[in-house]
Amino acid sequence: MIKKALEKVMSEDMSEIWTVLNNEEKRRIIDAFVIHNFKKNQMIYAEGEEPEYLWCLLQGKVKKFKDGVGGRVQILRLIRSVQYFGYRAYFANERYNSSAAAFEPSTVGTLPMTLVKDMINNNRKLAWFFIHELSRNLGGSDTKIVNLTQKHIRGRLAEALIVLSDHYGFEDDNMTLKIYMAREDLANLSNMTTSNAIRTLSGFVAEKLITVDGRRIRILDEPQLRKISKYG
Amino acid sequence: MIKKALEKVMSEDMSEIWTVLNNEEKRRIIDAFVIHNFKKNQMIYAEGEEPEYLWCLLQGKVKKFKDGVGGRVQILRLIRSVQYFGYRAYFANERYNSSAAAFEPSTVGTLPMTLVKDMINNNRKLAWFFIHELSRNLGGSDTKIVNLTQKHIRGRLAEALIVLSDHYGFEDDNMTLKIYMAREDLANLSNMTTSNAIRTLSGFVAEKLITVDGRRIRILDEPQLRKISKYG
DNA sequence: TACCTTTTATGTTTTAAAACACAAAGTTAC
DNA sequence: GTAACTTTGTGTTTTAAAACATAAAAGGTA
Repeated sequence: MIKKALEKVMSEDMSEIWTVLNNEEKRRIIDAFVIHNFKKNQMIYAEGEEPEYLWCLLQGKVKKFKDGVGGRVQILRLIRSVQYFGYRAYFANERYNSSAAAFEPSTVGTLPMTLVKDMINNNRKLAWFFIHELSRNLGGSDTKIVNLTQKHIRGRLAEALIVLSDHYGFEDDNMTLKIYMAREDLANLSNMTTSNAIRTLSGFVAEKLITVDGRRIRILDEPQLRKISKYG
Repeated sequence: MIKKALEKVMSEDMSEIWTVLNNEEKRRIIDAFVIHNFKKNQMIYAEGEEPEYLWCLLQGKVKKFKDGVGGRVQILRLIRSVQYFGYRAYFANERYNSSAAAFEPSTVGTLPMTLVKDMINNNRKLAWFFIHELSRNLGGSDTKIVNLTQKHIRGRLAEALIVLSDHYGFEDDNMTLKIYMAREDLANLSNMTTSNAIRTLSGFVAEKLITVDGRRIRILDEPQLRKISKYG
């Protein structure tokens, strides 16, 4: 298992990052890299905790979220394999500002942030990797602020569906979203109550923009969804 | 003017960053550093433009904002002297995702991002400076998402007043906010209409939490404002 | 299987905030 | 100094979304 996961780490998109390491550095990573498995809905870390690890999602899907006022939850970011997460707080010298949980059974690898820090110091490319990731995430976060505060319910939900399709993609039929999430999560992603997510989703079905079968969502009219996302 | 500004740059909080440069590097900075002056409400850069410079606010106050749906504006971040801004888009390889404008007459210095990039490559500490800044900003942005979407109007405005006092501080009386902004800006900062900002502000005056004299806002009961910000 | 819990669905009521409308102060321009 | 415009202030109406209330499915489990 560990070997397979590491192969994956060393081969896929992160290759560009870790390949610049010399053999001794690679050995340090392999020794420190620990695999964890999380069940569906299991917490990975919680807001307020001390950040110690760089997390790398190898398999499954993960949500980053923040508990807000009166039990309401906002999903901030979605993680897919293979993506890194959980490093921001360490770099900012803060405790975790949000929580992470597995959407579905997931395999995650960890590296101590102290090690990551050392490697950044010895590896310009790794520094640039994080500067780039943080910059992209910050842009996304700023855009999200405007989308969530200014768009109406239909626009927010349409946007969420588009984001889900862009991020996790489709099944082989090229229509069915690869993520199967509860209406509540869909609501938490698009800043509305669960009943409004359900209601608005039904509306989209009636308008033949999507079909719904339990948690299986099929996108029928993406251009129109994009329009609704853009103009309300 | 230029000399004075540079002295400021080299002496204050950024000293930690630029002091590690050798003489040749320092010369490159001094040669490339260009001073600009902006009038009240003048645009510094606009969303969609190509980012080319690192901006350094030397004097004045600057807002970063995003134009949203139907003419609504969201203020994303406030810049004070001496702070850097406008580098995220370049690092993310994107165009500007938000605009920047001067709140009041402001002096800004620029450095070409290509130069900044070179310097990061030769200077580990500078890389860490940006990793740290981006990480802190990202945390702030995520927190803002929850604050702006979940808090009620009173909570959002109270929060904005606290943020303004924390960020720009008070006049010598230790009560009067150092920033004098239009009600419309206050509204754009806290995601509400101008009339609601005015109305809610009047409410705070009636409750003796603040006094208002034109754009001069005096904080009388900060603990209570913090409570309102926290619990609605 | 039957029982219990969670999730999905839909109708109704309530409410927070936007939209609208207008008036009074303040500013700026001429 | 007066006119034109902008900003501030307040009352009223409208509306989008939350809250509430059930009920039907679906899923788990004893």
